[in-house]
Amino acid sequence: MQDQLSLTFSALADPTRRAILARLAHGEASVSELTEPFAITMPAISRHLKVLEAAGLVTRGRNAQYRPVMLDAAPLKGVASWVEYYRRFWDQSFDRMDVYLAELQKGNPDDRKQ
Amino acid sequence: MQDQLSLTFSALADPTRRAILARLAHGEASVSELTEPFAITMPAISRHLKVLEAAGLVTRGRNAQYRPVMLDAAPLKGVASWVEYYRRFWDQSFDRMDVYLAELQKGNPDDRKQ
DNA sequence: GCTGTATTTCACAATAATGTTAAATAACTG
DNA sequence: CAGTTATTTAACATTATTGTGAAATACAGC
Repeated sequence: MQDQLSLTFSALADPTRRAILARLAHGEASVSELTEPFAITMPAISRHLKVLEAAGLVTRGRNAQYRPVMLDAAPLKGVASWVEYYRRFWDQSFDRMDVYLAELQKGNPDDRKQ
Repeated sequence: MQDQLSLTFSALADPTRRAILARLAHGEASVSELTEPFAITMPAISRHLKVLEAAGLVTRGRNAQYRPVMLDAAPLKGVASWVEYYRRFWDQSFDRMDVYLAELQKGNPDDRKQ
């Protein structure tokens, strides 16, 4: 595991970590708050956070004895563009392929970004 | 690792497996053909294929002594819709948030599918 | 049936991932 | 500074992952 994309996919491969990200979508949280919904101990969550941080998916702050965790979705751009390449393979109707390409051509610039 | 999404992300976390998928985007291939570009042995590739198959990302056929491998991108729908939820967090311009939501509201139905 | 080609399974080794409990560190609070 | 709260690190156990070489299986063709 070395490249950014592998690091990202690997971090996302765990349901606990995805749940943490989902929680952080509602705003930053402390480690205790993130631990609360799960049946595992705080050190385990702490290590999940380390994995997420290494993947660049969260950043940490400091607020007194708290270490607030915030979402950083930037690495997901890479995932989105990786998966976008394969969209044509699950759009079952080949007739829509040209529509899709046209969409991509003139559409929302964000779709192509990165 | 149990749920489909974890299975999919986990399968995608390896660069060799992603390279295999990229190769299969050009059409089905035999195990030998898939092994050729890599510095690892065929048994190793065979196991990567097993991982991809368990994730539903490839299907296998039989053609004489060959076991052709084909791409099945269906599980990537789940990845696309999972990541789509987080798009708003990497679209740096908050001004575009309403545009994005409007897009989602009226836009291509495929964007919301699954 | 024997031989060659393609692929998988076996037995094994090395390393990574995930969780636990106990101890250490950081910072607030009186 | 002593005590309390929040979090991380250490030491360890368990299980997964990934790779190897050797043997087994599947099929084709003579």
